[in-house]
Amino acid sequence: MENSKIEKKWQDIWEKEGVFHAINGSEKEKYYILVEFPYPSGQGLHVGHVRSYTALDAYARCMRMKGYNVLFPMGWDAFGAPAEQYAIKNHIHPKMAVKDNIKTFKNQIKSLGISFDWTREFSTTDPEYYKWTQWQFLKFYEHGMAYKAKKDINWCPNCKTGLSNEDSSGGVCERCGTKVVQKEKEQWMLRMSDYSESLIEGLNETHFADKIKLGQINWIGKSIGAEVDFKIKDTDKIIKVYTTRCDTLFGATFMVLAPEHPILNELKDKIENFDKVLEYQKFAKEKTTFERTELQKDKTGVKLEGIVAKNPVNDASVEVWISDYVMMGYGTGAIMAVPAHDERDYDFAQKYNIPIIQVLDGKEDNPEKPGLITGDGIHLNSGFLDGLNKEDAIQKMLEFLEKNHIGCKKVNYRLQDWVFSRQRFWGEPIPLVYCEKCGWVPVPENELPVLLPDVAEYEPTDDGESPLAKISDWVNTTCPKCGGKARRETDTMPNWAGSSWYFLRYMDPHNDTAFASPEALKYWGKVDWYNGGMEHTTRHLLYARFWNQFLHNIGLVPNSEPIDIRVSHGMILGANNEKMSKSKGNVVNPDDIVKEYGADTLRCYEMFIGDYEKDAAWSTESLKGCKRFLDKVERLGEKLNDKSGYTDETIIHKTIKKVTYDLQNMKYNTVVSSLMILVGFFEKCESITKEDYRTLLILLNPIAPHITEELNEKYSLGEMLCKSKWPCYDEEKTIDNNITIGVQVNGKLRGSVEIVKDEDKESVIEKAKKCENVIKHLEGKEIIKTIVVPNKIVNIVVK
RNA sequence: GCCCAAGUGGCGGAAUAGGUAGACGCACAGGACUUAAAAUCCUGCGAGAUUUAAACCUCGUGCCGGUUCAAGUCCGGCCUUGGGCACCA
Repeated sequence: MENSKIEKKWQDIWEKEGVFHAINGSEKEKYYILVEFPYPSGQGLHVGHVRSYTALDAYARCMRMKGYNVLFPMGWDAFGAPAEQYAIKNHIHPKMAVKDNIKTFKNQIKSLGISFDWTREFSTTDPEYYKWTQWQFLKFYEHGMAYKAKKDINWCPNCKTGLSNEDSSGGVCERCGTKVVQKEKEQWMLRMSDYSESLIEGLNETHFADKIKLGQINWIGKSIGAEVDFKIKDTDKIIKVYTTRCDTLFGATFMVLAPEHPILNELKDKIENFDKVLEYQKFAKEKTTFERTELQKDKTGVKLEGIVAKNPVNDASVEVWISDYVMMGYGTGAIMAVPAHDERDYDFAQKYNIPIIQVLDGKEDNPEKPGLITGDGIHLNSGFLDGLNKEDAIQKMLEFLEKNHIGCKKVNYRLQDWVFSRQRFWGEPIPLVYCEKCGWVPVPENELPVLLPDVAEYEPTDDGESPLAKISDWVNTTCPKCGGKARRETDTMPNWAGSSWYFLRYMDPHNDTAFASPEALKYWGKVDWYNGGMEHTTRHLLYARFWNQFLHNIGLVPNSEPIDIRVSHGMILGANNEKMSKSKGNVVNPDDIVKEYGADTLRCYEMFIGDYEKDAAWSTESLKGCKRFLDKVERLGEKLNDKSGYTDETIIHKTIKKVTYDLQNMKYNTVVSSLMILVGFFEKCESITKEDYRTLLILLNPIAPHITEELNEKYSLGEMLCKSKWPCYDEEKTIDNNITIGVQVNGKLRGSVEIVKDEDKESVIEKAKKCENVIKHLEGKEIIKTIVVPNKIVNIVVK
């Protein structure tokens, strides 16, 4: 059969008949299947996209046949630096580059026969869409959830833009690999840290895979500890520290402040070596976050001369130091240092000869560091804590601190507020204007969207401002409040913005009076099944949940959690087991495969390639095996007889059960293998019935939709498969009447017997004992026990 | 360092609730068809001992131990490889 011809034929029929359109408010039960929308890069579709799209397509097709109103949409996440850089390099407007890339992607996806509802397609770069991204940002602003702050940000000197911590992992820019430096900049921030607890709690309402939940929990980084006040002698000032080990307070011999701690300025006159402090501050600032955390494990610091703090439990004098191993952004930016029971404090004390007081007796962690005990133990030198273990000592200390008003229990989170500004052209403009008189003023709703100007200059400026800042016509505007002169915000949003709520827009994509109607939001509810890459299970998923929880809290969406089940797919690697890349020359282009072997073969192979959640290496040889399989399916059509019913009920029911179960559980590889077994069975039959054949075609249809529709039509087997009902199985009929079971003697397999389904125990045992080889092993032995697992196995225990 | 996941033939991988390990596919080998090749079909294919052959036997799911009539699966302790976090107090 000519693949390309029949594939095109059925793709056209599906489109013309609109069979994959989801219907808002349908009587049918809804089911929302979502696969992460792609970034339409210039390189076109990757075989990795094919894997996840086909997998979810197979599930969507199956669910439709089961009678659900399935929403399975697709769109484009097209803002962000790669599109901008592509545009700069190729001297075209990002808008045009995106348009071309989307066209290519869409054609490629269509050639695979994925059953997306294309009537709901949009791009995050469409003004009709980003209007609502801006509108939602204004909701954050109105509710005090967006604020502007001077922040030391990660700065990429090459891209000339601020980067989030996530975008600059490892101390280098994620996109260009340039070393990231620190730069102070006014940035719009979203108060995501306010949602730390709620983002942990909310996971209970989801059915994410455990590893995904865990990833989120670790990222949020909840820690339970205490805040303790240390007084500074001869002043009225206190330094608050955060600790998870308040039980070791008696061992605190010094404290450490982050170099940028604000109290330093307040104590300026008291600090005798303030010049050294300034010098150290400068030194610390020049280091990137990467150097500060990863490269510089050597402790450095400056002792504050003239400053002495008091240990609140025993009034002992405590030295005060500054060091960059304490971070301003976490806890209070200050710690109490207990060198005997914390490795970092230990290293620091060793280097600067600070006294070490042991306050608990336990197992030393490291022979090279005598006296360092960071685990549990019995407290000593600790006044009222002596003799207690860690847990009890923490409790007792907390009571003491709270009673004496010198501290309290405190929970901290590693999750920080979201830096929401980018100094870039190709992003959603932040819809605020600055007026000298009125300050920051939101752009009125009826003036949204704030459109990106059509200009030729979209390259970044050298001073780090957004390219938009150069466009004075665009920047200069009037204040919506007082009508006076005002300037637009020239920062744009990060590309995580548009993807934080796109799943809501699919529910009602053409609405121009709301981001989605309340009816549509209510009808579709949560995304039932969301698939994406493992690389997005922390950032994107967390942003999306945060965004949705906020919209829920202000009454705009019905559910606080947007997604019920989240799953992730493994990567498709090159044949050499390495990530596909042009430089390694191991890239497989899906277009070439579709052209040579057909879309169905590619789909079938990618489903068969292995465990869906694990990485798998490409093999063209294995792909050919799937082609052979589909050819066999086709040839079976020549064996049809005129009988009715099934040739063998058991194998059909068994296969229906297996395929149905496995499709729901992402075990696509065994869906294919069980169909291969069925085909192998049919091949051995003289002839098969039309019902046999049609059932095979329906079961295979989710994975190989074109060829199955074609064969169904060619042999006039019935209605179009995608409009047909998914077959049911009868549990009773999934087990054969005659079963061969193994017979063990002392747990070792010694033979097998034929039994009838559910044959009674005695009769099975009798048969087992008559087995020739079993007799040999029973000879001269005493039977102690006989175990019969119905329809499975017999084990005879002898002595 | 901490957290998570995974180790099964030559290869990708099966084994839903502890019950005949290696399904299904690839590769390979032999055979059939063919003038020949391709395609297709048939047979074999974890390791080893013994045997003319078969039957049969021993070992075998990273390593060591345990629980059990029975362990790839459960428990304890390691090793290795991926992935995530990381001076987070």
